[in-house]
Amino acid sequence: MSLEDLGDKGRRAKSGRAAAKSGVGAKPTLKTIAELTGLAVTTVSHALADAPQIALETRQRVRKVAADIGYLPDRAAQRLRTGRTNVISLVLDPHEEILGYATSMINGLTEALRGTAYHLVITPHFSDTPQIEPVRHIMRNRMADGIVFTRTEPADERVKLLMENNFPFICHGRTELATAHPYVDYDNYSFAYHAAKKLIATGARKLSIILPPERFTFAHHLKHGFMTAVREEGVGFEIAKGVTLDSKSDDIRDYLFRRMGEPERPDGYICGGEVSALAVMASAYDHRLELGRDIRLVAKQTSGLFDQIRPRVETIYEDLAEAGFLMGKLLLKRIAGPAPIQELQALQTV
Amino acid sequence: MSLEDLGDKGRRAKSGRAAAKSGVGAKPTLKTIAELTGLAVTTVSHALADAPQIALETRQRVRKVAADIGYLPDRAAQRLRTGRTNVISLVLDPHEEILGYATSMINGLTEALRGTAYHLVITPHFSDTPQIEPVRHIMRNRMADGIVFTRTEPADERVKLLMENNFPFICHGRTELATAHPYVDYDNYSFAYHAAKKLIATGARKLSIILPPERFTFAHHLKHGFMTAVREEGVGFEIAKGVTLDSKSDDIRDYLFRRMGEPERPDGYICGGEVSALAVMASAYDHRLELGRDIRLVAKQTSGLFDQIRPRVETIYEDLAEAGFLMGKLLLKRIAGPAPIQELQALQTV
DNA sequence: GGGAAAATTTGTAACGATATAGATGAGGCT
DNA sequence: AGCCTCATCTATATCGTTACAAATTTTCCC
Repeated sequence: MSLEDLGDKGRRAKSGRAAAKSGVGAKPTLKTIAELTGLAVTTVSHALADAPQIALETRQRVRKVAADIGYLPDRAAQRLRTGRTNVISLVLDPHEEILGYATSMINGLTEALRGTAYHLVITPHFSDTPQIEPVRHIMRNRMADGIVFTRTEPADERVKLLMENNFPFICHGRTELATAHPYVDYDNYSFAYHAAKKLIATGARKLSIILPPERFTFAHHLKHGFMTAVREEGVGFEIAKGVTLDSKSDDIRDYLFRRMGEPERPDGYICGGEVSALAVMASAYDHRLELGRDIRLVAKQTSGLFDQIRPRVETIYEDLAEAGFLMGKLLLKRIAGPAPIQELQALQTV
Repeated sequence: MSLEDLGDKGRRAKSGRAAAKSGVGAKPTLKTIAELTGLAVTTVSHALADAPQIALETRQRVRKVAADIGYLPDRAAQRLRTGRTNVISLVLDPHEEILGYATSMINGLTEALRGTAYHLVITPHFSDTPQIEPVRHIMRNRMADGIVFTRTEPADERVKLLMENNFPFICHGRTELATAHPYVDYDNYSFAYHAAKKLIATGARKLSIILPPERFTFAHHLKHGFMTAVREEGVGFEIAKGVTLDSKSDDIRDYLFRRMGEPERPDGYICGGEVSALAVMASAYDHRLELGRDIRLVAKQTSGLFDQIRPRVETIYEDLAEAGFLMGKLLLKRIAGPAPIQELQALQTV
């Protein structure tokens, strides 16, 4: 078997020279330290865990030796023995092409995990399987100590499952479930509300908003904020039909181009994504409509992209890297032990 | 200890009903299958490995039972025993803000790993430590069976180290080292060459190119392709000074804005990144220079972004998702065993 | 039917860590 | 001295898997 061969090959992989002071040779284990210090493996283990029943002086000595030879506990062994994986799983739908969305979040997560024993594993969720599958799989086979996922739904099955089993997780977005759960969310209600107000303040008379697919909770938040603002101001409005923020950008543009050529076209657009905002601009351009006069636009900004877009566009910022960072921190707190649920929730303000 | 509690909690996690046919209860192991079939654990292990010395009928029976109860080998145990981690490590610099660069690559990698036993782990490389650190760490502590990294340098230390130790890896970009190594690269020479030719063909008289930091190999490739074209055509040229593709986008724009206000400004720009292309457009806009007349531009396109940009920009496509996919496939091939080096190299054409 | 060869199955040890329970020795008290 | 307590350290078993060597059963041939 080639697999087997490879394992052995990996194991005996060593260069010509023997172990130098940095221990280039065989990987140090507890046994190595035990031999070096004359202690038992068990003692070394306890000493490194800073167990109080080991003499302080011994603990220090062991720690010194461990540091000197560059000992690192074997994750596989720890995992096998304790059941802890030291892994955080980020469930990602590779289909989501949302520009840099994942990258920012990964960066934030990475930063939150920095200095801990935790690793970040990307678990793909392919759209041809139910959304809950990867989560169930991770939980059932204990592939991770905690799960991060995005695009939460009002009655999210993943949340239910994980809550039922008391499995640590955090999601980007809220549910409408009765029981509270950990989350990090952006205040999309306020985003849409303020975006609408801004458009109206600059003269828009009929607003339009492109929403995410209806199944996501934040679609409702956006809609609610939008509706509240237009009702308060008594202006005309519509909700983009047939396209969502998840539609292919060309489809969004085609829709917008069509709509902009019809009578009673909206003159103010709210875009929850950068690409859809560009699609608005492209459609306006193709109709020779002038931005800021014929068509107004407020976009959600999640990257530095819009700093380079001309004409300048009114934007409201959502910090996805911070969201990732918060998710990481809160998840770690949850994994460390039960915590008051409020301490595991965060709402990013506009 | 709470950690321990957590482990145990996870372990005995079971709902009210006992194990149904899907085996909701205790996680099935080889032992479970052994009891169910009346075979020894060793036999089951061999059977699942499809060892020829186990009777075919037995193998089939074992496989059936395993499938029925949803058995999955314990990764930690396998890893401990065999030394194989079933992990591919993608070393990422979270500092790189290059829009969606990582996401596309991750998507491709994920796709390549689909259906295999391999997981993708993101290993961050924080810019405050030497580039080689994460690689050394992964290798020394066998955190992965293979490494993927990007932004290769002409005399890349990581390549040297990994080659010396015969550790499976693949990098995005080539080196100038004497010994061949696995890589996936995009033909940036041709990109720059063709971009320059296009600009000249549409009337540009003085070209400019914004290069990546000089330490990366692909900076040389771009420069070489660029220089070849301008020399062939005998047009004026310059190389952007003081800024690189890694500069903050505002800095790039500031540079361009300044340069566009000076005498003998270039009238044709080659941009190796989407953001820098937008910066060119923004600068031109701010100077009221018209694109296609006063300023020409050819950009590298790595996402659907430019489909929504107006005025339309001439682009040349680089498929990063495919690059990720290729990297995954080639790395897997390398991990499976030694292979002719040419079979582990891929050059994406423009 | 006896015995060797082939086919099939099994026991044991080990990977590196840790939970549990137990061992050792020093010192205090009567 | 004898007994007990406390502080410190240690032996054993175990997590789930697989390499290796060995045991068992079946098959085949004379």
